[in-house]
Amino acid sequence: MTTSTAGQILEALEERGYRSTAARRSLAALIGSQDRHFTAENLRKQLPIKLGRATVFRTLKILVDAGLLCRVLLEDGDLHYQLSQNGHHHHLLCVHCGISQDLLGCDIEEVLFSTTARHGFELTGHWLEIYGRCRYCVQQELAPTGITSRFNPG
Amino acid sequence: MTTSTAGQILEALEERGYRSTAARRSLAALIGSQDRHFTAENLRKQLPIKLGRATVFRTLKILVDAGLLCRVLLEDGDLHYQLSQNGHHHHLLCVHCGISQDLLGCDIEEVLFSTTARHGFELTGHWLEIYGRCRYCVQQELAPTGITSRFNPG
DNA sequence: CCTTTTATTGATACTCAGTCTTGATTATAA
DNA sequence: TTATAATCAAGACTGAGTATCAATAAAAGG
Repeated sequence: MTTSTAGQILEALEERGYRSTAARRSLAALIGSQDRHFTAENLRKQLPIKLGRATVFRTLKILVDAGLLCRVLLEDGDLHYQLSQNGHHHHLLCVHCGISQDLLGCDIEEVLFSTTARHGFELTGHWLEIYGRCRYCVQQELAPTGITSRFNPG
Repeated sequence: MTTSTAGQILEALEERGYRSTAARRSLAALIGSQDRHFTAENLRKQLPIKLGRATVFRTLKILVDAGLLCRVLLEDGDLHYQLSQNGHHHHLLCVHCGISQDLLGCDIEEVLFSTTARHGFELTGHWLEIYGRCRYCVQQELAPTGITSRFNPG
């Protein structure tokens, strides 16, 4: 049993009958090492071996469908990718340093359910992104010196 | 005082010091007549006069900034435009017919506030889209004949 | 281990949304 | 009525993503 994120990704691919290839191993390792949301192009530049654009997009799509990655909506409408807890969750996105924290346990289903029912609406899903300042950036703002944070080092 | 949506759009542009041009009048009228979300290209095809792509995008951007239009996130990640109530609101998007209803009064702020606070997060905003089936599509599903709806006529 | 089957890949062309630039046009204010 | 900004169209460009297709590499069988 594998505990690393890269290993989990490869396992999930195998389970689904995808072949183990150099491209996928390399991407899995790279994705496993990301500590924030990223774009396809973004990943591709970091790759130790060169992969075609299409390969990167194809692999990302597989991983999104498998629930290993999710897409994050930035405040400006940009969509990025991010490692995903399997299952429903939301993101706390720091508008200052760009870090994103997962928010498990979605408390809003009930509120949504009753609100939408009032409109005759049959709820099937929702997409929620939350923007703000993370713990570290708030601390930095209060601190008298420097403008750096753990995630956005000066 | 203008009561039509198109009129409101033109007024808002004037208030902000934008000039009244044929392009803007034409777009305002067209946008005012949309009964669901749309894309820029979408609008452009419907225009009675031909406008450059950039002109359409520029105008949409102005209107989004002015709060007259908002962007809607479809379930698949596509972003469309839509007439907006001024002020904070969410959308109920019907996954069957594509219609979108505005949901005024956002009850989730409090839930979000306490939840994010627990993560040391200072909330500044959120983006919520709600997906489901609208009143009419639910009725159609129950009805024994046909698969049409008011918004998606067979 | 070699062959065959089938999935995967890279290259390239393409689409779609949106921006940038530039020279020509037009609304407004003087 | 003219000067001067703002606006416009055209077209080149970017970035994200898809489609096609011929070449290649995994895996499975003998």
